[in-house]
Amino acid sequence: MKSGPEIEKRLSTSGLRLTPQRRTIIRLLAGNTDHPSAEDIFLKARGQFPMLSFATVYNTLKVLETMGEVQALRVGGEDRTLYDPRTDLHGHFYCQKCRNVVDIETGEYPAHQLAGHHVEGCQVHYHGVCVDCLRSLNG
Amino acid sequence: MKSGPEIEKRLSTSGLRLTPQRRTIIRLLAGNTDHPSAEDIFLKARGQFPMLSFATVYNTLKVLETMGEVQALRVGGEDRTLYDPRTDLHGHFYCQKCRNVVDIETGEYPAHQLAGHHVEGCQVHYHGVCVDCLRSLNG
DNA sequence: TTTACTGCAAACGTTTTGCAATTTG
DNA sequence: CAAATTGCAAAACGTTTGCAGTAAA
Repeated sequence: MKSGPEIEKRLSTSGLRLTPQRRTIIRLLAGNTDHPSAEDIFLKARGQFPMLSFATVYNTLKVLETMGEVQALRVGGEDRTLYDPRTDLHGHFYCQKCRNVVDIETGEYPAHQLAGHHVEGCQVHYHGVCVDCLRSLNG
Repeated sequence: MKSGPEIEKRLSTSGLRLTPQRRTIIRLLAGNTDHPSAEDIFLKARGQFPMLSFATVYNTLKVLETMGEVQALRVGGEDRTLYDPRTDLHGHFYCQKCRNVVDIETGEYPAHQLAGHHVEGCQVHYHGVCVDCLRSLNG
């Protein structure tokens, strides 16, 4: 994800509007390394915006996703979408115990045979128990 | 996924019960290479079982998933879970046009750094436009 | 002054749940 | 016979939509 100001500029250039709500959400995401859900974002942003609605959060996230500034993620058995502001090639590890997601460095796409399909992207999702949860399990 | 009869045997061994509904769903899945949704399974199974309920389908799928005989899949932006009876190492390609999922042969896990996490599995999801849709696009 | 965006509330589609009746082992 | 499973209907959940009012450019 680009910096907040950069994204804000691109919004205007595209004929979209830079509202205070969007500015808040963008700055919340930019430079963040976690993988918040729409609700996480809603709750944080509402701190500065008591009137904020879910519709606005989803709207803004869809705009950012379309711009390629954010990647929607569906990991593990989680029933909600998480949003990743990191847009370069990497994978994700989902901890089945604490339900956190951490970034994983991966190499190039690991496919051997793509049978002529036109590939536009790839997501690699590991799951298991994260190092922190392992530690607390073993005392 | 093992053969129908094998799974049926394992059910009984685990103290679970082999009902006609489950038998139908298991035989529908075993030896299948597609990636049906719960509704797909429900509709097919209802052919032999007019009284079948969604609850039973979800119940059976959860049992099979716990047994490791079926893998739940959340691909693309799809809002529903697909079920894959193939349990060996492979990836998936999701076509954004026809919304089909096809198996992809992959090599070993492509992670370079797993930072001490205990990995229990991995899913690799490609997306793009499948070879069939490409053909129909280009005439 | 145009039109994109907001908040609200209701709607949506998938999955889960509670429960009485039924069936399996 | 005990306990697991069924079908049903209602509920839950995250997300989307329609709309009248508001605000960005």
